[in-house]
Amino acid sequence: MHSRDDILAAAAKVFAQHGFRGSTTRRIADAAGVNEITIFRQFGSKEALLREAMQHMTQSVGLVALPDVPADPDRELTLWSESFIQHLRLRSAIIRKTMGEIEERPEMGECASDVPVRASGELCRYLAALRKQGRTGHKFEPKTAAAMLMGAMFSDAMGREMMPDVFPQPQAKAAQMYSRLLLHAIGVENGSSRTTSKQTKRSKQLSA
Amino acid sequence: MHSRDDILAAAAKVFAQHGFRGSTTRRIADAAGVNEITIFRQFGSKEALLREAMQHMTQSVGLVALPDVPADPDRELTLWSESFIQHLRLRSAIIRKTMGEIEERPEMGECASDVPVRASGELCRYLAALRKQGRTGHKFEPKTAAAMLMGAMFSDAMGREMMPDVFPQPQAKAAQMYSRLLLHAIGVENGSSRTTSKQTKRSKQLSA
DNA sequence: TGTGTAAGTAAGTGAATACTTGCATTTGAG
DNA sequence: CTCAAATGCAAGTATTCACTTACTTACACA
Repeated sequence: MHSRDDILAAAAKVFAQHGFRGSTTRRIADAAGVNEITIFRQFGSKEALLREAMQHMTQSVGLVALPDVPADPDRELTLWSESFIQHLRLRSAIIRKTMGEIEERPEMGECASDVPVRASGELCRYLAALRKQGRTGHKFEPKTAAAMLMGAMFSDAMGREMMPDVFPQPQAKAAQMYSRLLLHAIGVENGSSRTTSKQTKRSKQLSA
Repeated sequence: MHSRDDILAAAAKVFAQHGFRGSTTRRIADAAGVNEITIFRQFGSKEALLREAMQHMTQSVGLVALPDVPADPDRELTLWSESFIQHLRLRSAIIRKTMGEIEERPEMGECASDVPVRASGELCRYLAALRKQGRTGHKFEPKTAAAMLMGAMFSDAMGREMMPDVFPQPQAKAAQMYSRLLLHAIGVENGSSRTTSKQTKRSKQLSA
């Protein structure tokens, strides 16, 4: 019937719309189709409920992996970036709320920072591997380059709706454009290591 | 004594710490050293006060200008980026709050988006001018490149405190590192064009 | 001195909100 | 079917908050 997970999902949804203070127990109960009291009996308090909802949500996140040994950087990085920016876009509301309340509720922020930290580590490793292969024309720091690409995608996901004119068009190509710009920045040539025929295979369209 | 501007400044400070919902009229009044009722007599309502505080704050923002004709891109872009990232860092708390409440209070977001929109326009123009000078080695879209640099700085300013390991060290060099990476991305060589004397011409400080 | 304006004090109103209590109802397992 | 656990319902408590009313004080200026 109305399981624990239904309430957690409803809490996450309400939180994404209204933030912590705006997530009244009444609203969450309504969204879950449950009596307000059930929330208190199951979770004890609003704070405990939202904390658990946050953890529940971040634990279910899986990221696309970057290959351990780069073969076709343009294709691989673009795919990875597309999946990452899509992840951010789907969660932009909840990320904004969490960031806005980080001073007052830091534990939620720590929980949410787990995904980008892991993604950054993965991207750094990939870029370092590219450099080790001798495929990069410039000296560069992987961490700086990774921060730049991820930062661009983060800002795009957070700000495009508010300031559409500032970001590249179309939205669906943005991750690719950022990725290619980054590859240029670190001096990686466009072609793949060997096979140019394979790279034309369409990257799957990730909807907005 | 306790002028209108004192109340506006206090309101902005409290808003930066607690957001809209957390900015109680009592807290603002205490921060301004003023009786709560004075706020209502002067501004009518909490909402009107905070709206006016927001406008008052964004109107006083001046940005460092980029030269109309690029001379020493590395130096000019670094200086501009440093001033921009500093601007973001000084306001990171208030920006986070505004973004977190944008769905519920869009008018404040519009007011706050004015600065980055202008900055983006300025940066686009500068990058386009570089390209027109024939100094860029790659094809690139100014808007994409501008979004990338600004996005990197935005994320750095918003996220470094929460995830220090993700961003390049030291913090004080970050703007320069991002700027140089971007110049590489668009294929601009490091050296200045010729004249190292002329380049100091137009770094006019508009105001803080 | 008289008057008007801005600020303060004190008290209170009505609405939300987190959370509780007591009791009735449903539901599922043995 | 039986019983116990889970859930629902009605009502209530204590607090917070935006905002109001009624009155007083301080000061500027004519």
